[in-house]
Amino acid sequence: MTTPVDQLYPVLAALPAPLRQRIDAAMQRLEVPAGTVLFDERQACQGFPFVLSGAVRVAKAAANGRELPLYRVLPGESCIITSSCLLGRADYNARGTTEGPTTLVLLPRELFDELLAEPAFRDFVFHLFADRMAELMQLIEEVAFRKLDQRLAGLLLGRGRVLHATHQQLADELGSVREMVSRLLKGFAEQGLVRLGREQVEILDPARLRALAG
Amino acid sequence: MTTPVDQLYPVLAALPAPLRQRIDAAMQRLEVPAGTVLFDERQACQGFPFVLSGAVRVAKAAANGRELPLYRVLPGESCIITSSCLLGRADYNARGTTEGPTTLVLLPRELFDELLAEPAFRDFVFHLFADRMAELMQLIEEVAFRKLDQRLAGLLLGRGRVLHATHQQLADELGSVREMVSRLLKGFAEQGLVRLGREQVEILDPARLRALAG
DNA sequence: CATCCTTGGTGACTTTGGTTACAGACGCGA
DNA sequence: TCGCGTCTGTAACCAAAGTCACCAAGGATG
Repeated sequence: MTTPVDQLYPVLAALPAPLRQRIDAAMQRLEVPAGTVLFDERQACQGFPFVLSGAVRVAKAAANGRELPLYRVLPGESCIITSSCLLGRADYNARGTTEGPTTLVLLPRELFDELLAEPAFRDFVFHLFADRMAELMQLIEEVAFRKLDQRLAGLLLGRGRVLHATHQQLADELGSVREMVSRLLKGFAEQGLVRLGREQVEILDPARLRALAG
Repeated sequence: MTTPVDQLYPVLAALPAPLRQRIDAAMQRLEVPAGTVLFDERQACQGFPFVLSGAVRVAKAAANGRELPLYRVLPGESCIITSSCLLGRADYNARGTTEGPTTLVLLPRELFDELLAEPAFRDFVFHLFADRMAELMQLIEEVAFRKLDQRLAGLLLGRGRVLHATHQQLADELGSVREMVSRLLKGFAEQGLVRLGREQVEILDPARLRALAG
C-alpha cells in the first residue's frame, strides 16, 4: 500500500519491509497550525521530520526579535539542521516555524540512526546536505557583502510579473524592517523599475533589476 | 605499509585493498607555497583534497577585494565545499587559499564518486558535513546580527593570554578593515580589557571580554 | 646614519541601515 | 456611515561601519 509519505519520500518506499513496518509504527502524524514553533535554538533534537504538506521556515533569531530566514523545508525535502543535530548529537541552532497549516510525521532519533545505515536513505540525506550548503553559502555572501537594495532587487525577481506581499513580509524575508523596504521600493518605483500597489509590486524592468541585484 | 595519508585519514587505511591501490595510483601529491589559490568561485571542481600539512582557508570574496573566512581545512579534515560541489556537480562558490606551506593529495572526481560507495568513507564525509554546518550557522548569526566589537572580542578569546597578530590580520579574520580593529582595540584597552603592543594583544580581562562577546 | 617599509593611531567624513514618530489610505464590519 | 485595524509613506534622527588622508613609531637594510 502506498501512503502519502511514500509518494513524497520515495526513498522510504524502497526500504526493506521489516524496517519499513517499524518505521510506520513509530511515526506519529502531526497536524500543526500556521506559525507554530516546531523547534528552537538550544533545544535538544527529538526526531527527524518528513513534511507532507505546508512548509517549515528555518531561521536564525536575533536578540531584538528580528529573524533571518535560512531556508524552507517543503514536502519531500528534509531539514538539514535536524540531520546535523542528530548526527552530531548537538542542540538545534536555529528556529523552525510552520508557515501555513502543516502536516508532518516525526521519526524518533533511534530510528533515524537505523535509517542512516540504509545506503539509499543516507544518499537522500547526503544530497540534500550538499544542495543546501550552496544556499547557505549564498546567504552568507548576501548578508556579509550585499547591500539591502541589491538583496531586495533579488528577492523581487523570479516570482512572476506581479508579486503579492506586504512590505513587512518582504522585510521579514530579508531580516530587515518595513521602513527600509518602503524606502527602497519607492526608489525603485522612481527609477521605473517597479510599479507599486497595495500589497503588490509589479515588475516593470526585470533586466535592470537583475543588474542592480548584481 | 602505512603512509602519512593513512595516519591522518584512517578511513582510507580501512578500505578494501584493490580500491586502495587504485587510489594510491591516482592520487598526486602537491606541495604548494603559502597564499596559493587552490580553487575559486565559479570554477569547476576537479577533485577531492586530503590535507597532509599546512592549512587551506576557505573564504567568500567580496567585490571590493575583502574576504570573509568561512572555515579552515586542517590535516585530517575534509573540505565540505568540495564535497558539496562534487556531489551536486556544481561549481565552487568560495575561494580556497593555502595559509602556509601546504602538502596535499588530490583525488580525482571519479574516484571520489567510487569512494562514496564505501560506507566508511561516506560516514566520514557525512559527519564532517554535519560538523561544519553548525559552524556556518554560527557564522551567519555573527555577520547578520553581531556588532563588530562583539565579534572582535570573540576572536580574541581562546587563544592564550597573549595573541600575536597584526591589526590587519584580525581585520581579515572578521572580513573588516584595519582602522575599525585599531579603533575597537583602543576602546578595549581603555576599558582595561586588553593591553596592546606591537603585533600583540594581551588579554587582561577574559571574563568581561566574554561577556562583551555575548 | 639615511632611507624605506610595515605597523599602528587618529580625525573627519560618508554611507548604510535602523529607530521613532507620525499621518494618510484602504478596507471591513458594526 | 463610523470606527478600527492593517498597510503604506515619510521625515528626523541615530548608530555602526567603512573610507580617506595623514602621521608617527619601530625596525630592517643599505
